[in-house]
Amino acid sequence: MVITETFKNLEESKQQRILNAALKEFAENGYEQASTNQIVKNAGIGKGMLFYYFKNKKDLYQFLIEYSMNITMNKFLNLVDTTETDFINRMRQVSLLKMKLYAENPDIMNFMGTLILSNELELAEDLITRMNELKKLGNAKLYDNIDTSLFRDEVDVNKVYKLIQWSLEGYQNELTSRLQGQKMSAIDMDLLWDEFYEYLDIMKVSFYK
Amino acid sequence: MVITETFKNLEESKQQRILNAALKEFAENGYEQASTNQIVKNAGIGKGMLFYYFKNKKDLYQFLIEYSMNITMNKFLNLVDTTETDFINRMRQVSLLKMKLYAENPDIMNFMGTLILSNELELAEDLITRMNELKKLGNAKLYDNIDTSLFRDEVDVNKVYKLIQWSLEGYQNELTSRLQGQKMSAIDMDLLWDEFYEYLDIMKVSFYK
Amino acid sequence: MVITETFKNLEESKQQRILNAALKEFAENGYEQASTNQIVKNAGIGKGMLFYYFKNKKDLYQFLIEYSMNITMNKFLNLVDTTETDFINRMRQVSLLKMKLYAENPDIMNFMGTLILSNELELAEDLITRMNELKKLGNAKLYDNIDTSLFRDEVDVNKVYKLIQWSLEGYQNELTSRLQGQKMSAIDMDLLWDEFYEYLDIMKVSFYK
Amino acid sequence: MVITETFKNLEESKQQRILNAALKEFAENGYEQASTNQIVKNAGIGKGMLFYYFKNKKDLYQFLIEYSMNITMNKFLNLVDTTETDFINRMRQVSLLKMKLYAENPDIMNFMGTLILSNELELAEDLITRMNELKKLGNAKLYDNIDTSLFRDEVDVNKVYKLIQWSLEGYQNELTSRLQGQKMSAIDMDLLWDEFYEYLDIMKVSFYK
DNA sequence: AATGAATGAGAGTTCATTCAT
DNA sequence: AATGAATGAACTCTCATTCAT
Repeated sequence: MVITETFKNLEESKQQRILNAALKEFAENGYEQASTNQIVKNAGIGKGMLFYYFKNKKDLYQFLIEYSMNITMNKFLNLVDTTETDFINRMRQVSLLKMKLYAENPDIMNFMGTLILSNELELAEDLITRMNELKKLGNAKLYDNIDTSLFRDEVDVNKVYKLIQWSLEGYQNELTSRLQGQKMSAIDMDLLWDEFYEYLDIMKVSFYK
Repeated sequence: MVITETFKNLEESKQQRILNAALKEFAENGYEQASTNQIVKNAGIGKGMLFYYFKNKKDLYQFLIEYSMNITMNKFLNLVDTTETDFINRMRQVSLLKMKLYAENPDIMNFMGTLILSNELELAEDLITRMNELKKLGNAKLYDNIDTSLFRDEVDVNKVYKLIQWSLEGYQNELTSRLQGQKMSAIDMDLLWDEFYEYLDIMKVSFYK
Repeated sequence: MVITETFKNLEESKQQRILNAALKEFAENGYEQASTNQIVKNAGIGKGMLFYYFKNKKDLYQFLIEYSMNITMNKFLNLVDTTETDFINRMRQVSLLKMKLYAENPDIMNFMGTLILSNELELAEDLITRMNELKKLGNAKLYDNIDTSLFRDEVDVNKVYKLIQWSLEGYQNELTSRLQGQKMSAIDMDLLWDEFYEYLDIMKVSFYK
Repeated sequence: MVITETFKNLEESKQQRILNAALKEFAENGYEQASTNQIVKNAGIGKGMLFYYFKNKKDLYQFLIEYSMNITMNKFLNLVDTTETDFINRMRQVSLLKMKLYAENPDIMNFMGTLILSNELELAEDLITRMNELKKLGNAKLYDNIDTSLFRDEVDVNKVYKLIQWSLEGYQNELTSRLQGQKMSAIDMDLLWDEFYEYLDIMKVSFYK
């Protein structure tokens, strides 16, 4: 377990200050470039305490991963309404939740976004396991209780799921890099939604009967 | 021009040692965290020589980008046979070339793979231009002279292209992380090819008339 | 403000060790060639601490200037008795103070001596201002409240001041280079004082009525 | 002897190229900051040759000192007309020669000007001796065959010489720092000459009968 | 005689981590 | 529990000097 007893015993608000400072620093600069000095400064704690709570930078990082995964789970995945069996509606729902989460916890989302790249760091075995579990849960939330009868009969539904998943991830990445640096106000959200729905439509036409 | 005369005059094998050491270091650690110390050590050259050849770390990085782009172009893109108008055959071809390039120049491929992320570094204007050209050429090689009459009439072909592109990238990424750490010998290539072709088949069924 | 809080909070003796090591290094080698490595070694502190206290080499240098100026002011200029209106007596006084200061703080004096030359470095605006103020004060201490009626009527007193100032500086420089390397004990101070007074006498004869 | 046989055997023009490049570099940057790379580049010779001719940087520097002293002697001191016994005329003469020499060989003059400061470098014993000889010769040229009967009877003429020498040096230094950075065209030479003569006049009034 | 590639010590600076208080 | 001064290895980069050619 990465979580230290000492850190857990801190008052909630102090924990938050530290976590937010760390998430921000890691998200903005990546693991190696992130400065523990900046973190303690922004968190308003003494230099020594960070290493009293977390032992070292890597441990802190691992804790943040675990923490972010939990938040993601609780504030995102668990809120997905899996009674919605129609794929397109499920997707609209998921996208809305994602945007809401980002608006409320941009640090966490940004941090999660940078995670994929960090193969620099060998993560603890159990963290990888938990991450995979989370991914699995995510997939479940995305694809469980979907009315598969809508899909073409002759194809492997699991593979279609993959194709759709990859497509949506690709679209998301493209959006991110396309919008990077632009001011939020300058973005025509309606246009983006139209575009998104059009992609969904094409997939519907293609993968549905 | 980033290329230095002094470096070009080195014997081929020495150039290769240096480039490979640098590509590996950058690919594994990213620009900032890559250590020029490690590079010279792995390349087996004196500490000063790297900066005699390249002036500074950034210049070396830019050179590697240019170099990798040229290799990619010559050993990959230019070899794509665009007279093949059937999409599925084109994809089989491209995948074969990619795998061959990776087997021969894994450092270059890994390096190119990390490039997209490196918004840390403001690259020289002309490098960005060339990179975009390369991307355009890449797209051309992938999608030019494709017989679009095979696709369903009611959908936007460009969007279908995107979906297919994203799907293939997604599959590739998953393969990479799935195979990471495994010995080449332990991998059942036939199984992978079967899987790959199955995905292609599904896309054919879905996106073609 | 160049002064760092962290440095000021050190115990006096440690501050002194660092300052003296730095003053000596800069005085002996000039700004560029002075080695921060040597300074920390001679000061007996860890390599990182110098930059924890001073941020960078230039800041350290600027601090030393400010510090030396203050010492010079407090231990030298402010002690000059300007009620003495007779020029020759004023000069004897000043010379005595100078020698005392040099005996007590040779590093500071040597450092101050090298300052004039260091146009290599663009000093902070306010430091230049303060230096000029110091020069002005110095001149004031040397020449204010002098009974000018002693000088010849037909000459520009300000120019005579200059001539005397230059003469004394020249004598001082010659002394320094003449005595350089000699042990203090081997120097016949009485002879030097005689010589000095003789110069003063000549100037008196020449420039006074 | 610092002069190397190999260097002396070079054709005159090549020697000149090397010497000028070195003088300029040392004058502009001081001994330590001077770059041997710049010197060979500006001289248009290979990197190795500089050290073939001069063994090391210090030797080159010492040679330049010797060389500059010789030039100074031949193009300056030896041209002083010592039949002029009137001090003020001698000074005007010397000043004119100095300015002419500077106009023709600014590198040498600048180099000589920086020499005083370089106590960083322990010069070879014989060089110091020769430098002192040169100084002595300089003094001779300045003060020999002067009609001492013009000076006041009661003072030590040698000391008056010193006072005058220091005064003139002081004036020169002040001029240099006063004019530093100004364009030549922006300087009112007549004003400077007037000022100079006025100082000479004061000295005449003061030190002459 | 001549080149310039090669070396490696040393430069200033940063930073995760430790430890005395 | 808490601080931040202290450490020192590692960083990128420079440069006088050497040496194979």
